[in-house]
Amino acid sequence: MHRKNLNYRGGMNDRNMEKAKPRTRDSRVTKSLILAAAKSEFARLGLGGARVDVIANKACVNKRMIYHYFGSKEKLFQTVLEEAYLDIRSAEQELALDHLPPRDALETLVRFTWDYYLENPEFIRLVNSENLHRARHLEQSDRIRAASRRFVDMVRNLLDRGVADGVFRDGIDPVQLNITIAAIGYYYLTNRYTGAILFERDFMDKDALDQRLRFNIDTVMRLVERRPVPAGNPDDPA
Amino acid sequence: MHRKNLNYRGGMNDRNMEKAKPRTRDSRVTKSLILAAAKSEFARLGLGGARVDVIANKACVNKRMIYHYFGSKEKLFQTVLEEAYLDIRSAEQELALDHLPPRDALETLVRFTWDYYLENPEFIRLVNSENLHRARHLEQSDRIRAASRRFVDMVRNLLDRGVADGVFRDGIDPVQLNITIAAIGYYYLTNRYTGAILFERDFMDKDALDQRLRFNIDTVMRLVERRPVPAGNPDDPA
Amino acid sequence: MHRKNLNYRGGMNDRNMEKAKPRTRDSRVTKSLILAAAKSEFARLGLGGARVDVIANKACVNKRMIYHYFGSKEKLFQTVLEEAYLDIRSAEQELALDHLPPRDALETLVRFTWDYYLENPEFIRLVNSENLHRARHLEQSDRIRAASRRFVDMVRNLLDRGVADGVFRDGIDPVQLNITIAAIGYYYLTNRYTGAILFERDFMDKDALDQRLRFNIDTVMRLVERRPVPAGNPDDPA
Amino acid sequence: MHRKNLNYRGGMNDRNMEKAKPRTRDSRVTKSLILAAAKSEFARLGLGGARVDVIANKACVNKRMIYHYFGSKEKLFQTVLEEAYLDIRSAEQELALDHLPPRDALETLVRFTWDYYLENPEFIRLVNSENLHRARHLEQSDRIRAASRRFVDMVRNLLDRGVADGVFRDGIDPVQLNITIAAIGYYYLTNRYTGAILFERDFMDKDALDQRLRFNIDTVMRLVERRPVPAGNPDDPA
DNA sequence: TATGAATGAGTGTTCATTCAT
DNA sequence: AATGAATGAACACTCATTCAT
Repeated sequence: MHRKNLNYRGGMNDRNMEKAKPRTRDSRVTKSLILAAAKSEFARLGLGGARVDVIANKACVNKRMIYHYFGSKEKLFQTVLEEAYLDIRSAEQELALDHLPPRDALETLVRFTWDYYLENPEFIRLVNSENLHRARHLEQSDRIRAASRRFVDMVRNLLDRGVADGVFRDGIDPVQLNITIAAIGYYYLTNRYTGAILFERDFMDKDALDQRLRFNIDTVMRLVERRPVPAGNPDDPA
Repeated sequence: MHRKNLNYRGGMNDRNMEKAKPRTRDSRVTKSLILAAAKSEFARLGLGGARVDVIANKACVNKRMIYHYFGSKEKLFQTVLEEAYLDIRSAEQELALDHLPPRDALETLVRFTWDYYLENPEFIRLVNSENLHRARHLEQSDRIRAASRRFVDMVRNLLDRGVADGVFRDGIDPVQLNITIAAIGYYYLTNRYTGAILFERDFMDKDALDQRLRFNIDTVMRLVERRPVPAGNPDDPA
Repeated sequence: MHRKNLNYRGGMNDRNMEKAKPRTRDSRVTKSLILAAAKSEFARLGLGGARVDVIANKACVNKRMIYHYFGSKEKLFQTVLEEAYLDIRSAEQELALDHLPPRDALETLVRFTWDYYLENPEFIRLVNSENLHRARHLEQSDRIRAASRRFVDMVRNLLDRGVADGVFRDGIDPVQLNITIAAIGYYYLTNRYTGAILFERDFMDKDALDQRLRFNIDTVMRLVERRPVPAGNPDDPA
Repeated sequence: MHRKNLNYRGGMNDRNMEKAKPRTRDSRVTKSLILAAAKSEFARLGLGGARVDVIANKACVNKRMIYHYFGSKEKLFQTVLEEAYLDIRSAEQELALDHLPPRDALETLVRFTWDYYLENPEFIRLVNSENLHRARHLEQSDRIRAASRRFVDMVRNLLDRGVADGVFRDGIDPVQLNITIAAIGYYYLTNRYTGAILFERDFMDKDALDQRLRFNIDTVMRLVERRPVPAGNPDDPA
């Protein structure tokens, strides 16, 4: 009745102003309108915080449609999450890391991960929410599992090639590496709010972002590269 | 005034036995009971998801007491969060890193961070929640800022000593290092739910935990240590 | 003061048969049912004393509908109040005082005001409540201001005509007159409870009411009429 | 997460700083402190709106004392109200109207009533509240009844003397006159908030107040004075 | 006499979801 | 396919009042 955001409407509804009757009648459009609005709201406020009414309003559809197409708020969240994961996995595949030299491929992956998080802030917020809910929704999706398997294989292959080329050291677990690559970008971004207070700096400043990316690339390259063991190296049992 | 007797509850009624009323009448105890229950609930379900009634019940206090002592759910959350941060900062100080050789000190810090996260799972969940809320609550606390400054100084000092000893390379930003140390542990643990699905392994398995800690120590040590620059190193401008 | 009426169900209805759900599904009907119930409850108990639950029950609608249509208890009160004022202002216009001789018109107005207060006891109670709240709700309504202006004009015109006819004395402020006409009726009725105790008589007795109306008409006619100034008249400076 | 508490007092309960410990230990002082605070709060917010905590705080006494001395919020209200009525009745007696000529005495009474309302704004607000509650509290007080009887007698005597002196007309009911004298002042003041909006003027402006007092004196004097009946007088049956 | 701690029953308000068309 | 109306079960928060000392 009140408080609705006045300038929402945005997006692709250049049809009839005043919300009018000739609704889309195109179920595909309706569904994707809902998904876009839901992604934005779930990212902003989490599963519990997002409001079905607000999502319907932002999507310019009747609230009932959400239930028609998705069954429940929770199933809608699940769908949003699945799409978000499929998107990043698909983008990773497009990197075609197999066609790059190992070191370049690895740096490309670190850069891509960082850039993707930066450009798709909803993604990390959705993942955060999902982990607060102990991945209860992701569990259902087999498509995600398959896509992830392909992704791990890609990194494993990259590492193997690097070892064969003599530039990477042996024995690195591709899953641990993946986790670390994600962690050093993801944590910086999700925890930038508390970080700003704790470390008294602006995490989103252009220079700060550049500096962090360089630091992360450095961290990962040093982690994998094969090199003369210096005296007192922790790898050295002596 | 009358009608009371219909559902009389006074004195020593035989029900609600199980709620184990301590009826403390000691405000210090009451406050800390509330804080403990709140910490657990906020960690479990986040600020929005936690229920004031449940907190009161778990603390065995009347709900009204929460408002008496903390003013609102949100201020209660803020207090819980502040205490949680002060706890970890205080534990870090007790490590007395200044009395250890730099490399030992750094490894100790990585281990401690990991162990603390593992043993205080509420901490990372609280921090996660707070970041979902853009650190709106932490912002108020000056005690946190002061404690954090001391912490950063400690790490800076550690790095400086390492450089002086010739074991660490120069120019490492203690804040970036701190973030990375936190990230590689924190992310592994908070995202273990989605991780379990994506990577199809049990993140909390004893061996998995040990392996991750070793991996993290390795990552950090390689990141800071001074060593001969191998050919093709990205640091090398040539 | 609180918790008193547990099973209160509104007015003097004999419990209106288990809530008799009309399930109107007609928003206009629903809204006016809510307004009617709210008017009655706000009049009975004031803004603070009225209970949203009771209003919903009396209106046979779900409590949620009140928030759907009116936003908040306070906005509902505001709407009720606005409607009440518009009602009396509209009834006054229907008196068509301009078509009556001035003295008749004035007496008609006094009678009407009295009768309206008597027949619409909610009105004066609502106005009383609103004044307890310093007219914070009425302030918003421009429709009320416009209607009031028309009303004052009507009385001013009436006085002017009386002066022109030589029956009313000159210089009477129509606003002061209005206030007095309202006051002598309104005060008698709103303060009849304390009055009954102070003056030990039944203010609502048929004869008492008639007597008061006559007294009020007399007061107003004497106040306005032009007449030979008797010796020692206060108007007389001597 | 909504509805911020209005009387929140900041931090944890480190209040009662300035509230000092050397409590009075003088029951008379304590009681009158409570009464003064209660009068102010009940006048401001009504019986339902006033808060026992706030009253205790304003009185600088422990909340428990209110119950100790007055039994309940409602009985406290009753006491406040009774005192307020006794105060005005006692002030009226001090006017010694019996020693003034009838016309002067009447004008004095009108002036006094007006001034008293103006200088004791709590009085009219308390009376208003009590009438919202149908005088349920005043009912108990016999002292009020006695004082009122004396007051009515005073006015009756005044009228009788005026009739005897030939300056007042016969047959005026002292109670009706009292009600009117009160009404034209009281209504103006209690309804000044809605009045300000309806009539678009500042009711509390110095000039407006003076003008109203003159208007009221005029109204009352014209109402009572004996004078030649003009043609067409409504009293005239012809 | 005086007090801080504690409480039960409510208050306004919200929300995901279903009904009737 | 689409919609406006309607709902029940919470939820955060409040308040007059009593307990224990």
